[in-house]
Amino acid sequence: MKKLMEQMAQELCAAFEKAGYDPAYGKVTASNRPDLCEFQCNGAMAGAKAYKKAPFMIADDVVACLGENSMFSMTEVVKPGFINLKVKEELLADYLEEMSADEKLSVTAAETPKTIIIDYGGPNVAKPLHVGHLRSAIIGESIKRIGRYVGHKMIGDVHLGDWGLQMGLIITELRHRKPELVYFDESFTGEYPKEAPFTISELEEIYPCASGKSKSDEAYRNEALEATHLLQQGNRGYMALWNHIMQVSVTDLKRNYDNLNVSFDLWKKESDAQPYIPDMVNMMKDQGFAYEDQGALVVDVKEEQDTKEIPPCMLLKSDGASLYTTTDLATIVERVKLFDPDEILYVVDKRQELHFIQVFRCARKTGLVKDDLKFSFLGFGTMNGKDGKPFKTREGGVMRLENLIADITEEMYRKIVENRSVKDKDADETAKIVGLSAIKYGDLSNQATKDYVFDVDRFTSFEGNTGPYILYTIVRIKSILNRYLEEGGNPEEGRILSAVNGSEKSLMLQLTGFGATVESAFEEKAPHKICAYIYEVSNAFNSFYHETKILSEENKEQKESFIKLLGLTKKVLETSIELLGFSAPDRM
RNA sequence: GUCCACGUAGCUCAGCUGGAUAGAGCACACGCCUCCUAAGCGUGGGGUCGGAGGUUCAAAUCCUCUCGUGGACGCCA
Repeated sequence: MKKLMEQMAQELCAAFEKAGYDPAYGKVTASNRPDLCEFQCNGAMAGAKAYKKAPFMIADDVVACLGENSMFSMTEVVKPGFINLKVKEELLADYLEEMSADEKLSVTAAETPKTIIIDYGGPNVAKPLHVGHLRSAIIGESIKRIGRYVGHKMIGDVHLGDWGLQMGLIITELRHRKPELVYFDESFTGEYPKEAPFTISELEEIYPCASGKSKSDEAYRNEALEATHLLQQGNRGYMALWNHIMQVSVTDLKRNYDNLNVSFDLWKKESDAQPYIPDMVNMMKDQGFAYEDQGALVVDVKEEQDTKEIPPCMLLKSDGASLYTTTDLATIVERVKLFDPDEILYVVDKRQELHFIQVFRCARKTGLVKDDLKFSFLGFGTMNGKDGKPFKTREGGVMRLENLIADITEEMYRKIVENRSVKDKDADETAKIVGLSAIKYGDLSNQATKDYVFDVDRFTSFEGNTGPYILYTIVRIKSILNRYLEEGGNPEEGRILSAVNGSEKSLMLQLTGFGATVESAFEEKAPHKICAYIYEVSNAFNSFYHETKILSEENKEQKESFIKLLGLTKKVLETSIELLGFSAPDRM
């Protein structure tokens, strides 16, 4: 369906043209002066220079050409050259009626659906998820959902880190602790045990231990580097160990991501790219892209217009082992082969930007991808504590994601129990749902690219621009709708009528913005726009709620109209939080 | 050192493809439950948009310089 703002723009464009001006000036936006108008067009001012005419004269011409039968109940030219507009009441009501019936709530599906691979999550196996993994998961999941909603084929890939030095470190540490394991016996040719020689908690303890040792002990580090290389070469025993690590670790990761309401279509990993590496490297050598420099194999990626030195892209270390860059490039080869994507989007820490510039340039230069494949990099900022420094536990260590979620859920549970008479068995489940909304909304309501302060007290405080506030609004609506059902009403009956008061009018106007908000949130990869939008919708709804008696309304048609408007508001809010990656309870 | 990002109310953040009086929340002060969830609503105080120039009819928004903060800069990922 055509959005209200587009319909209005269409009329304005026609009027501009009729008056002898470029129709491109007919763009209509929501008003920034709600006291004066509902919508506005600033095209007359933009065109003043081109036509060497005072803006208000152009505006006057345009308004004159709008004619009597326009969509507007008011058209007014103000001061320098604003065209202020108000929509006809019935038109607004009819539009919302149409929107209620529209499955996509006025969002226009992309004309040419694209296949977009979105690389997010990015945990390393054998390491517990910590707060550093939170943003990638939350933001990536949201963008994936938004993309799907606007009609694209979004393929989410967790892209596990399973092929770097951390694996060598774990293997080395295991070797030191249990040298008797068959995996370290070079002469062993039989079947390796099915059972892993460690549990997830042991695994989680081994890595930091090994990592610590490698920093102070050079011999140990060299051993780990060697183990990494051997693994990459396919050493039998090490591969068997790697299999165990993967199994134990992935099970645990899935459980954690489930708790976050985050899911992936693909559980690919760096090692999956391994088979593509030799051919890729050979191709780059044969075609003269790759050359040896200081013992390493590199590809130059600097360009003339660079304002800074872009170091070459390193394919192989001097010891022959592959790197992050290598697997990322080979992963691109694999993705092109398996999915032929139009776009690959990386949702990773912004500090990795240079790395991705190198990878993207290298992939293009060496012809790994077709020219029209788009590489996108969404680099997110750091999650800081209240002190403005990277988020830590009270003891100063890295906060595990599980613990963070548990802390928030616990705090939420406490508040729910003290606030309201929700039955105990519900309170537990509700605390989880509301807690997740607090975490996700707290993150997503900030611009992804900026650092942000994760303030537990603020996020769990339920007041203001928070997830719980949005959920509370939805719960209120659900509660009214339930009562309406109980008294025998049918929420599908009736039509949305013109607004009866100012707050209903502003709610109606707010609702018309849903489609444009979602579309621009996708275009700009900016979930925070959806947060800002639903916060405004919630405010508008709560004002309306206070001013208007809904269930005690005596006029049947008017009551049905209110109920339908509530239904639409609920749909808009629920769809929005679904796009953000969380949901609302029935009560709270 | 070079390059990049950011700097908006006491605090946390929107607004930035230039447009009317720079918006929210928290905190602070006050008012509103015989009525659909008061986890709510309403009212109020609080800003030289880091600073200085420039472009423009119009700059928080674009350009230059400057100060401050954070980050990246070949064998980690």
